Amino acid sequence: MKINQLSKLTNVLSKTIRYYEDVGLLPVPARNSNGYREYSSSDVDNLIFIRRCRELQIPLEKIKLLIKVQTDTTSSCSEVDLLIEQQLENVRKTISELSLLEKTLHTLAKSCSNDNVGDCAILKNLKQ
Amino acid sequence: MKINQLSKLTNVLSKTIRYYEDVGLLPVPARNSNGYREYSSSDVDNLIFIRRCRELQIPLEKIKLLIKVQTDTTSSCSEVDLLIEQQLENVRKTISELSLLEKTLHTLAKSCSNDNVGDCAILKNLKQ
DNA sequence: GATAAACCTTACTGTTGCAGTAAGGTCAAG
DNA sequence: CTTGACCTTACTGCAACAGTAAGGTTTATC
Repeated sequence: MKINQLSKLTNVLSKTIRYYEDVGLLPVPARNSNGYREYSSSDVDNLIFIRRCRELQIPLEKIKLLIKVQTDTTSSCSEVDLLIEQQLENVRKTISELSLLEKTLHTLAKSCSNDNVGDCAILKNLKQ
Repeated sequence: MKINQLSKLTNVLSKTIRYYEDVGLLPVPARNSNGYREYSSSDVDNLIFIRRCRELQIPLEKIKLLIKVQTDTTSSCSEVDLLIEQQLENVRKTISELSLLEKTLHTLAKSCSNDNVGDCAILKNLKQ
């Protein structure tokens, strides 16, 4: 199939597919006589896997690792485990940082009831 | 004062101070005879204001707006209000998205108890 | 007076994961 | 025969800096 059909099947833009090829995330596809990329059903599987990982905000370099692990039969499941665990930690850390931020912003937003910038409590608070 | 002292007083790297100047966030400073930037106490105030805003993850372009509003006496406090409110909304939205992500990752992390990659439930789940 | 260290300068590249745009080749339908 | 939908490569832009190169200045030390 051609790139546009792969794109529709996987819900990944053609542009992004080419980018994934560039950075070595997708195998270099065959080309047919006119130079167009020719994909197979295994590419569909690969791309869906990558998309699922991206939905979990796993960075491309780590996805590369996950793909590599699958072809290497000697590698253990604990590598995958660890990677997901780290990603979970990242997300949790970000959430807790953003929660603090939310509190600060909420307090800030409530602080102002004026009309003129000169007395704006928000601006005053931002100056510490 | 020179850039390094400003940096220490505000806890903003010299490099970042020059960058802020480049993008028009900080006024172009005077230069002394050897070409070094010469800063005053008002620059300290400006930079602290900017740093506070950045801690709240307010993007540089919006900080520019906040600075502009303060010099313009005709502008009203509601502009500041709105901007902070929007930022609060952004943060809340991000938090809720990440919370969903966290759930998915947590479920995923618990799903695997194997030892070999071939049977790894995490990888299977990632393939949908 | 030489030299080293701690500073200052500009300018260019790299980061992440794409999106936008230009400039062109190919192919099927009307 | 032309129009439109597709395909190609290659380059630039985004946000907010960090890293590095290559050099000038100042201050302290030997």
